[in-house]
Amino acid sequence: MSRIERSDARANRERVVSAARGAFAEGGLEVPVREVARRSCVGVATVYRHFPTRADLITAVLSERVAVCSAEMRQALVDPDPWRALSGTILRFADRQMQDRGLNEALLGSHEAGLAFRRERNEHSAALETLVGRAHAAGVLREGVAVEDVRAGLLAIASFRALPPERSAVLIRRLGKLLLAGLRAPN
Amino acid sequence: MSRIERSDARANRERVVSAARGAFAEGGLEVPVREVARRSCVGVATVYRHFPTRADLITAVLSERVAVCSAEMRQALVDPDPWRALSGTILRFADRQMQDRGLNEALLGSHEAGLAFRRERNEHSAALETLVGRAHAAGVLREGVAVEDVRAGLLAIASFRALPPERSAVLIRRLGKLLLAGLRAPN
DNA sequence: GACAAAACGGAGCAGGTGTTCCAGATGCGG
DNA sequence: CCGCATCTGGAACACCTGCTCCGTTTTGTC
Repeated sequence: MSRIERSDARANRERVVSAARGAFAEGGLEVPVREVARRSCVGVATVYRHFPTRADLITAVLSERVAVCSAEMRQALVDPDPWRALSGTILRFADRQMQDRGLNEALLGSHEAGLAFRRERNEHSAALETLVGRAHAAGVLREGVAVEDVRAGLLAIASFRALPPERSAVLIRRLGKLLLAGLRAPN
Repeated sequence: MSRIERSDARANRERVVSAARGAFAEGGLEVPVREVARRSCVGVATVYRHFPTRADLITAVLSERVAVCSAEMRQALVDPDPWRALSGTILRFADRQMQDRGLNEALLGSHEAGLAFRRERNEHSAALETLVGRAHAAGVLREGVAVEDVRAGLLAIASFRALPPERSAVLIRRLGKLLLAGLRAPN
């Protein structure tokens, strides 16, 4: 096995990752590999050399961001204020959706590319249950609200599609706050 | 120009429309024309003879359903109970999404196939504004709620995608009720 | 500079889409 | 039952996708 990595290979690999990050953020996970190659000023074969399959490329691009999400989730778990922990999680989710069309898709499991993040998804799911449980215990959640409601809300945000990207941002933020209002106990 | 319509042509046209209706309802507006032809037990050329373009087929299939939606909207406008009018509209929207993946896509304008229904969409939009205005006047809406919030909620429902079709139905219904809870005035 | 290993670019393959072409089947008026 | 306009089925075209092959270029070493 080769031990060295040629400098041009390394440079190209980074260019591909960088271009793919931008492409997936703007256009979602459906952006063609050719388009990523074009943005990187690189041939398709170069992309495939570094990432044997399209899914590998997506995984590579999203892994660090997913790690950040997991970290934020862990931080929410130790927040002493149950409502702030849950609402913050939802609002962060909405903000992420505005910045990066691909990330939540992978996180929530609506996209098969998220299979590589099975562990993180399970972690996320478990954390959400804990957050809802705590919020209920603190009495800040409307009666009858279940984890499935929160999950449905997050899924709605993640699969939200609107026509112009700017208008979309406004609607997503409104949607997030509307969901929060629906979750909170009337008092 | 020909005046007569051959009986087989008419029969096939109806079979195509019927098959397309089912296909779009189950799989959304992205179902390939070939698949519709297969379901109709008909060649692709037959589909294209009756509907010169894919968009024409979609329009033909959805037009009657869109008309029904418009009728329901007009009925909501004369409902004496403002909250029932608005909440009913939203819940109907959610139910439609469970039954027919394609319909709301066209109605809300998230899909280009809805361009043919520009008039109905405008009508729908205007009616929504009226409904929200009346609900506000009656004091049944939470302060700060705007038409954009309702629109965001409907768009979320329309673009909602979950993996298994059964699980999806549960989540959509929950989402609808959650949104309603977020809209209603706390009292 | 020479040279081999490593990496590259782009043509090309397999499979999918929307749409068109045309030889042949089909319904209908005589 | 005949003739023919109409209609049909499936092959074919153009274009898109993920992915691979291979002749050519680049890099690091001596």
